[in-house]
Amino acid sequence: MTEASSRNGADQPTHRYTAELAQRIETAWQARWDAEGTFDAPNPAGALSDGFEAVADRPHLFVMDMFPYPSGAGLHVGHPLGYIGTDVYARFKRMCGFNVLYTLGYDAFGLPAEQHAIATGVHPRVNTEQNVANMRRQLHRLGLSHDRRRSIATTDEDYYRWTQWIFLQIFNSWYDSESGRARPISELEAQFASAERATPNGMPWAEMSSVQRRELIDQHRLAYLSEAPVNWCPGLGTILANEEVTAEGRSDIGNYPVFKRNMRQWVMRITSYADRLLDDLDRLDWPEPIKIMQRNWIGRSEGARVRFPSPAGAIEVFTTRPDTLFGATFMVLAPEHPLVKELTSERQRDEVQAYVRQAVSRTEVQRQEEGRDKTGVYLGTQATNPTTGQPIPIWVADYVLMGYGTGAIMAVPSGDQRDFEFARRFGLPIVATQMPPDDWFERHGIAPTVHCDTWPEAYIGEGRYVNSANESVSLDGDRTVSEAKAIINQWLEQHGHGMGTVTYKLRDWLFSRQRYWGEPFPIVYDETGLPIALPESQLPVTLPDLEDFKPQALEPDDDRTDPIPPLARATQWVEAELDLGDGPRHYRREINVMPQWAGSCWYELRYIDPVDDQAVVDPVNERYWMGPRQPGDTGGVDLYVGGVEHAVLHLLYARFWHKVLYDLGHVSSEEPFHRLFNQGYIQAHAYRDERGQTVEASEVVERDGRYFHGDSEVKREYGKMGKSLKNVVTPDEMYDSYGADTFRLYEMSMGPLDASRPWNTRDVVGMQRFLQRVWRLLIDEETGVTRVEDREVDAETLRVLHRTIDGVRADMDGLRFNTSIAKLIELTNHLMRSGSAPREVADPLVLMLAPLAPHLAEELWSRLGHETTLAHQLFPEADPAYLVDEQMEIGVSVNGKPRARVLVPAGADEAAHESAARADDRIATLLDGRPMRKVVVVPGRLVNFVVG
RNA sequence: GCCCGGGUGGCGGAAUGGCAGACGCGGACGACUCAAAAUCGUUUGGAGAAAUCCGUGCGGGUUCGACUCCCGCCCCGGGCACCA
Repeated sequence: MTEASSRNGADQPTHRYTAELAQRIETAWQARWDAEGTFDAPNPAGALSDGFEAVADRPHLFVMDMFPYPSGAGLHVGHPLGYIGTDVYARFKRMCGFNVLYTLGYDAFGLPAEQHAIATGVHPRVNTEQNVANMRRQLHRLGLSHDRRRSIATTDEDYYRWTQWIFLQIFNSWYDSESGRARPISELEAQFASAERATPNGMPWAEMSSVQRRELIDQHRLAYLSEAPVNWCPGLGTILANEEVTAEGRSDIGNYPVFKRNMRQWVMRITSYADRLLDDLDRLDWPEPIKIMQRNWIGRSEGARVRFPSPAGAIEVFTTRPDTLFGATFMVLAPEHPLVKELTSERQRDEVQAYVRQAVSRTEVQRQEEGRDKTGVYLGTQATNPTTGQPIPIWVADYVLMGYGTGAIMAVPSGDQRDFEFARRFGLPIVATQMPPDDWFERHGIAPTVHCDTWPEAYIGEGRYVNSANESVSLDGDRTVSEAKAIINQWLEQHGHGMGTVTYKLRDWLFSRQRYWGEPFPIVYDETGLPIALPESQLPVTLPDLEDFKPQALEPDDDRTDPIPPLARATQWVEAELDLGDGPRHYRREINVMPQWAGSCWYELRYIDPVDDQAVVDPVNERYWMGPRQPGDTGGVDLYVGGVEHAVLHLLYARFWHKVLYDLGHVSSEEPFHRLFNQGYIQAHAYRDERGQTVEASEVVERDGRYFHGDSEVKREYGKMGKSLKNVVTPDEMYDSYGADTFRLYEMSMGPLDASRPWNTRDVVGMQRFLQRVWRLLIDEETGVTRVEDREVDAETLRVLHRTIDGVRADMDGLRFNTSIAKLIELTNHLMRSGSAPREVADPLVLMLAPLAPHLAEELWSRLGHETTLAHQLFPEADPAYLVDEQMEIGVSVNGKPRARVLVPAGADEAAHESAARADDRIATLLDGRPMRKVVVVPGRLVNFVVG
């Protein structure tokens, strides 16, 4: 015992609700919940179905969090915000009679464990298991009501066996665009074999060699090998993410050169699902901003490919705005465009060559850094605008990138800001194709005109079409952009100048990593070098043990050799003798591993059936927990809570995998997560001294609005909680100083769950005081005796109680835990004024507190004489009789200014409202002698007199 | 530059278009204490002696009435970026 606590202990009442008592209560109840399996949710079928009959006719709910990466640093108080939120909700719903599936797993593959292993030589599994154990301990101490039988880690062999199994499902499928869904690859083979589907080069299936057949089929798989552009860093021996490459085109770590090159990689054909991923967003209960982000990421745009005749043949461009084609007054090629050389005139040769050389030597990042100053050079030749027949100059400029579209654009300066700036810079013509609305001109302070000389910028949007007609087509007049696109696309096709196309920003998903700590692919290669799927019976393909986990570093300038991933070192494992049905033969295993996303793409399914060794998930259990609730529903997890940083990648990848599994008939739900909720972040203040060094935030003191670390003044800033800012507060510190219930309550009371908020340890004590008041209300602090009275409750208290029940219920349902806490405090403060609690009020108070502060609530519930846990007690229901008052207090305003409050009987009519308002002395004085213009009466709310 | 959020007391925040500031922290005063801490009670947006006036980033608008709805701007946070 510390000095401080022993001193307090001596002076305080023996039975006060202190941190110490809270800890005793909390650990005792956690042990009991574990022993009794209080939060085990029965499945309808399989190993976890014990006790299902008892809940079979109840409603059910699947609540989950985005699972954590078990980092070595453990948790800080920012991490559990969402977990506490889901726990409160899960506990509340359980008390509303729901069978609730709620658990938490660990996303345990990934780079930090691997880097730790490289640095220390300790196997990543050892380190990962330690980290998982530590996080489990920290979270368990928080009292989360997880079904612990269902907690998985993505690194478990029993788990990644099924990750590999799903990979095989995807590998063994193709996307049938006729029916708009994935189908088994065998059905595609059958189509080729029966000649129902023609082979690309017309060669009959029967005459194709087995290698030719395999190559053809492999081109259609949803998981396929492809040359993909990557950032290759030979000095590190790995491929880097964009964010790991510096602006100078070198590696963040080690400062080695990085090369952009194509490399053979596993890729997933997510683009096949682009339209479904887009359309089904409309059927999901997700925050609108997240839907918008996904829509933007998928980036569907209807445009056209247009061919512009030129001296070197047709130049093909892609445009999203074919409706502005009449306004294309020049063309721009990327410096790398193959036709640049051919189209350059003799006179311009030197200038163009110099420009191209300079542009190509720059990284993409540098080209972007130049900001708004456009550069470019005229090639000296011209193409023809197919709509107007007019010659238009061809330029080369580095704002056009070879990697997008066709590497050439038609420039419509009146309708594209970059083209507009380029045209202004080089004095190129600008022709309007659409008339901006009047307010656009007004905003820019110019008179409406179709002549663009006065326009300060391009106009992008809807507008009456002008200058857009030739002998065979006219867009002129009022029509929407999409109508105009349809007309011009049809014209392009009819006249052989191009065709309408749909494009997406979304690209296929690069799925291989040159790492160690990830799922091995269930793939081997034979002498042809073509991939072969292992049969299900040979899963899991386990990771071989290694001593050294580093990828092999090469000469820093070697941009030709292929990467040598760590698994290449496991030569025994790589070179395998296997019987795949045609006798033992020699194969080479795939030495890449899957990305960290793989394990998180389907974990909701395994929560449902964590120990099933026959199937990824038993269809009966999947249908029960995730199946559509009504015809037309997508189905999916009822509530998925996590940070907004996963708005795009994780949520899109998981949706894609789920849809493949749906198409193949493995799940009944079309979407993994029906309702999504983004919790905010807990942020914290950090402090820097004069040298810009962060100092330990806990040692900083405030004096008169200034901050000091020791004697020196420090500057305060605000950011994410983390080691680098030295502002970490851990849950363990909170357990020690206040207990888990106070900590939970504080996090929930700080603000709405979806808002970010600053951590302030100083404020925590408020929630401890609240819990102390609840405790003191029911327990004598001196004797420890429970004091609850079987007496008549006064009418006012009943009204307060039932209003609280009504409000708290609604708040909990809407995840508004901050306001539900405020209501419970008000009820408690009301009861404290009379100094004691009648049983009729004590029981519901404790039950309402239970989701938020479950340990204290259980303890009080038990001391109130109840023998079983309150986890499944019914949440109190408000008696509507107490929700209506006999009298209503309404506001009285004069000219909109509140001037008085008066009482009117419940159900009073408008006239009664008005006369009650007029009867008030103050109001009468204010109205005296002034002409009445209008009287507004909102029954039960207010009366507003509008006077002259 | 574009997209998405958000600006309310000293601080975190509350408010179906209807009393702005619930609840908590902090502050002030008081009780208990030799004293302090802890706890409890009262009080606390600003100005003013008071009546009252002013107050939800700024400027307009709609409305009997705007923190809330509309238009324009400023600032902060997050994401994306010459994606045609």
